This record gives sequence, structure tokens and C-alpha cells, in this order.
Amino acid sequence: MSGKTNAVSLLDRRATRRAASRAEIVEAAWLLVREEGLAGLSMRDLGDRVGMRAQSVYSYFDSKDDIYDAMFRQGYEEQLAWMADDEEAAGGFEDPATRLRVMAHRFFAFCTADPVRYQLLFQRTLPGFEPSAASYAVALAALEQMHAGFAQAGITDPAAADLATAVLTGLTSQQLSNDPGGMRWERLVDRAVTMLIREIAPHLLAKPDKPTTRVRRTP
Amino acid sequence: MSGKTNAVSLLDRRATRRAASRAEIVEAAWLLVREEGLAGLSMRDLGDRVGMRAQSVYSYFDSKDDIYDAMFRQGYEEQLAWMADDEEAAGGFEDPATRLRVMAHRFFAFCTADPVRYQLLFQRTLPGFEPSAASYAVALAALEQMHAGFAQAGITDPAAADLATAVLTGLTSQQLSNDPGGMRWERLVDRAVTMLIREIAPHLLAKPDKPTTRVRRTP
DNA sequence: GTCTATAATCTGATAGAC
DNA sequence: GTCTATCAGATTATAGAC
Repeated sequence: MSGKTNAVSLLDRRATRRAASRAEIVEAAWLLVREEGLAGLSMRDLGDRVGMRAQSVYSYFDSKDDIYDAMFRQGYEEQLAWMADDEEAAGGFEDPATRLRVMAHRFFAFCTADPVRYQLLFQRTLPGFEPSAASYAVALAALEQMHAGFAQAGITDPAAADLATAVLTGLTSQQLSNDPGGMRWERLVDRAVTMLIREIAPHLLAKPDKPTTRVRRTP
Repeated sequence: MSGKTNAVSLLDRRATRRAASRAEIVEAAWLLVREEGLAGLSMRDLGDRVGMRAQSVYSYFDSKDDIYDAMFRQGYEEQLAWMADDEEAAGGFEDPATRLRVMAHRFFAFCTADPVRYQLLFQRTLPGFEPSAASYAVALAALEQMHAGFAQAGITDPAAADLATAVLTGLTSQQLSNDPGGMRWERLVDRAVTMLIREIAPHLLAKPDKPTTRVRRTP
């Protein structure tokens, strides 16, 4: 019995070490693409970063695209966690409009925190790369989470959700390609959200507990 | 006299031929990046396309980045021409709101017509590439043309123009990274424009020659 | 202005010893 | 699982003949 237990725990240790090495490699890959650009990742540089020969990396990943795939998946897992934190912080205490506003700012922050991650996750800039089915499933889960957030804010019309998503990610890609310091992007996001609410869910602005009958935005 | 004239025209012919070759190379470069991606451009492939050895291309361009720079400039020249055609077609006959709407759709069409051009012009995805001062000046001219269009529609607030630009280019980048066939993007653009007008220039929706007192959009 | 030749370096990936 | 050795080729760019 003890022999079997030892064998199992040995396998466990090996699996753990392997997973740790894989994670280390992926982490190094992120550092590299932030410096050299997404397409500038090379197995040689990657090996140097983790203290291996480039060829040894192939013990952990089948190919370069396999590494991109792991990064892709990790990115969406990060989004899921990041936006879930938001939900938790909201805790159901906020009204739908504020909920939507917080969600928008948080998503904006997630995207702009790492431009190259945004590039990998939301733009098709790597020619030939296609995420695996498993990684794409995580991407779909993140999208679903987003739609669930919209639904909580009373936005069930798919076209409305599309518009909101498009405007939000659009603002992000604008921020990333333009001078990040020159504009008041937080303000721009806030104004866009207000505009969106009035367009797709005006009832959120006419709340009963606040005796504001005017539909216009309060400054 | 005739000698001097001949000399000049000879130089002219040479300059013309040289310009034609440069244009041919740039055109081939566009074809290549549409197939291989923006970062996938190689001097070898480029030479093959124009029927030269790769090394001969260096007679026309100092470096690979010099070619990107020419493409960058040409892209913005195309935008200037494309949007100027729009102005001409409008001819001052349209009301400001329609003017804004047409402008938005036309810009959207320009961007989505060539995804890789959009990538080069509006996104910073080529690591290390910086446009030359001359090319950047063309980019600024295109931006100024855009702002002039907004001004004609009565939108003078810089923040409002920023919001409009961000939402428009944002919708574009969304369309480019997502399934182009799955959504009704033209409708989405139209709805975004209506939303923008109501947000940044509501007076455009309450026109005197159309006795519509309702602020809501007419279907 | 185009060529050949070539420098000098990088690329992803595999075979096989240990 | 890491290494050496290596394949088979790519890359940008330069030198110099013609």
C-alpha cells in the first residue's frame, strides 16, 4: 500500500514540477512579448529567460503556437477572475446603473493594464494562430460572464449588449493606440457609459428612490 | 538650350521611373502583408513579387521600416482622398446630422475595407516602427480633416469630438476582430451615431424644417 | 539599377546521448 | 528533462562587379 502511495505522490510531485515549469515559461513569454511585441517571441530568447536551451522548452510545449495558446487561455482566466472580483465587491448592493458603470471601468482597466494581452485576447493580429478548443472555451466563458453582467443590469436585448461591448472594447483599443497620457480616458469611459445607459436602458436613469424625473444626465 | 532641356527631361524620366518602381514595390508590399500579416513582410518575398532580387529593393528603400513608412503615408493619403470624396458628394446639401451619419459610415467603410491597413494606421502593433516626420504630418492632416467634419456638424467641443472618434474607431476594431458576418455592423454603426448625436449634439435632432418634436430616433 | 556573393545572424524544430 | 549537435532554412543588409 505504501508503495502505491509513494508512486502516486511521486507522480503528483512530477506533475506539480512540470506545471510549475510550464507556468514559469509562460510567465517569461509574457515578459518577452511585452518587450519585443507579440510576433517577436522566439524560442531561443524564451529559453534564455528561463535558464534553458531553447530546445528544452519543447519538453513542455509542442510548438510556439502551443505557448501562445497557453497565454491566450491564461489571459481569459485572468479576465474571469478580474471581473468576478468586481461582482464580489459589488455584492448586490449597487443599483444596476452603477453596477454597469463599475463593470465598464473595471473591464477598461483590465484591457489597458496589459496592451499586448489585449492584442492577443481581443485582436486577430497573429497570422496563423488559432486557439485550441479548450482555450477557446475559456474565452467563451469570459464572454458569457460579461453578458451575465449586462443581464443583471437589465440589458437583455442582444443588440444592446453588442453595442455596449463594441463601444467599451472600442474605447480601449483607442486608448491603447493613442497617447495614453494626453486624454482623460476615465472621463471618456464614464461619458460613454452614461450615453449607453440612456440609449439601451433609459429606465435605469429614472430610478424611483431618487426623485429625478428628468431623463437628462445629472452632472 | 536643347541640351539643358534634354538633361532636365532625362532627369524627369528617371525620377518618374523611380517613383513608378517605388509605387510598384509598395503595392506588392500591401498584397504581401494582407496574406502574411503586417509583421510577416520580408524583403525576399517582396523582391519575388516585383521580379527583383531582394537586395535590389534596397535601391528604392533604405530599409524595411522605410517601406512600412511609405505604406503608412500612403494609407493616410488614401484616407484623406476617401473622406474628401465624401465631402464632395455631400456638397453642402445635407443637414448636419445626416452629414455626421454619412461621415461615420464612410469612415467605417474605409477602415474595414482593409484590416491590415487599419492595423498599420491606427494601432501600434509593429514593435519598433515609428513613422517619419513627413508621414506623420499626413496622419495629422487626416485627423484634422476629421475634426473639420465634426465642426461642420456643429461639434466643436474637443471632448465630444474625442468621444465620437473613440466610439467610431472602436466599433471598427471590434468589427475587424470579431466575426464579420455574424453581426449587423452597419446597423450598429447607425445606432451608435444616433446615440452620439443625442449625447454631443442633441440640437441636430430637433430640426426646424422637419416638424418632428420628438427627440427619439425615427426608424 | 540590377545583379551575384556573402556576411552575420536568427528562425522553429528534431535526433539522440545521458 | 536537459543537454549537444544539427538540420534546413529564414532573416536584414552590405560589397562590389557590370
